[in-house]
Amino acid sequence: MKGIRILVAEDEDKLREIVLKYLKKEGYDGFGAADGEEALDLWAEKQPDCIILDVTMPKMDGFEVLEEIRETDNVPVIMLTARREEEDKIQGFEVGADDYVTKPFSPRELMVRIKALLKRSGVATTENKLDVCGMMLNSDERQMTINNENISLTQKEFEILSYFINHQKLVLTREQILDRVWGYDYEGDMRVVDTTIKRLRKKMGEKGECIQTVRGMGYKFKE
Amino acid sequence: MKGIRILVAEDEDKLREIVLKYLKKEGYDGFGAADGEEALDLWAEKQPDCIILDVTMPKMDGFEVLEEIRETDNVPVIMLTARREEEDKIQGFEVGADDYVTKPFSPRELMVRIKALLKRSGVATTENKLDVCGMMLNSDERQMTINNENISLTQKEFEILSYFINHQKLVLTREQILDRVWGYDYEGDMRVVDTTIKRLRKKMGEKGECIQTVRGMGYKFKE
DNA sequence: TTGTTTATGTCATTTATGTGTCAGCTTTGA
DNA sequence: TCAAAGCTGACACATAAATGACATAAACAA
Repeated sequence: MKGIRILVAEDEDKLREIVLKYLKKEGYDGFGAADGEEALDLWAEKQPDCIILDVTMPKMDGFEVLEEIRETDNVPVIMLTARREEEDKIQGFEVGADDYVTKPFSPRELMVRIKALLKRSGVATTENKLDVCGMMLNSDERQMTINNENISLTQKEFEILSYFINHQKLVLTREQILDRVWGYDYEGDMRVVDTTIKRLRKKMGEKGECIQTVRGMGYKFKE
Repeated sequence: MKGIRILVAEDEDKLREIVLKYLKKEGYDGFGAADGEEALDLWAEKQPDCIILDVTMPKMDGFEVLEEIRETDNVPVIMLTARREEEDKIQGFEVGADDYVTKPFSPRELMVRIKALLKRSGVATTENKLDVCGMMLNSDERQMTINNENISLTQKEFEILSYFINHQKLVLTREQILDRVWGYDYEGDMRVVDTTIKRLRKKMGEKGECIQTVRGMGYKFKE
């Protein structure tokens, strides 16, 4: 699954890192630029899905950057301004900013704005419905539906199933599943995967057979 | 359901588009005019439920437009003025504006004002009665009715329940609920959500089961 | 004001449940 | 037939959520 890429152009290292940390935590693929020129370079290179743009930056300020971007790209942009400078706000909207956040802001507020903006701009956060072999996985509702029956899933079950469905027919090793669902820093027993899959299969009833064991390798999902 | 029609008369294209975009997102049926005359034409043609009117516009300024409208129509009007010009404000209210927003403004702020004005003017913002699973939520009275019994709700309880009912089946995280009901600048403990839901469930009696806990995620509402 | 009620937030405790571990059992394939 | 790999049920534990009790804050009345 390709992540949502977000460019953070902000010259204060501290602040930029905080924002990036939060983005990561929210599951976005964030990267930072320390000045206007770097921001433009990264924009061109990575084609982000959203840009957080500080107004005051070395080399090029936020408005200049935005102006140049807007010549060819309609990517959603949130501008950051240091004080409640009314004029900045006007200028920002004129140049084509989509939203405005005044410093100081709470990271959470920024995350909310980002989420709202992405939604508004039609950037899909993730596929939220998957329909496979008479089974539906709905991530908004965190449940699967088999034969019109809703079956609720726990976190791990949901994530494993979702991983399988997004990589159908591929053999996934326990290690891959562990990394993906439990995270790279998981220290425990690899057999959790077995156990979780056992429980998942049980919940899936006869559809549990879609999760096939590949002896010596791992598992694969197939109708 | 017939949408609420809102006319946006604003000569700056960019700003007008932003406002329209926000309106659409909020579920309104918005349309724009780029100058005073066009505004009058559209007003006559569409008979909007609310008008956003910029003061400075080509051909006819906002005051002239409003004056003409007010001869026959009492539609709620919000005026936009570029700077904090008190005189504008006075003149605007004299001519019959209902509210005033000074540029620059955040689209969000404008939306809040619109909602407030519509409410004040008796234009239904949304359905004010919701009927779900034998339960009725009445937003005018801030109460719910279960089995012909009226149960009054507190502010927070009401807002949470209303949020749930408007997003049935979706899993809502504590964070989402917090942002929506308490505002994203709320700094307190996230566990308020738990407590408020506890109280709400209690009031709902056996219908309290409609609010389901999704462990590790949040809550969802479902019959 | 002052007192009273109500709403809301905080916190420590209890309760529930998801998850991890493990030992024994079953299946698989050479 | 016999390892090796996978499955399973049982149990323990950590974590998340529910709850009750208390502390403020806001609303209201006298």
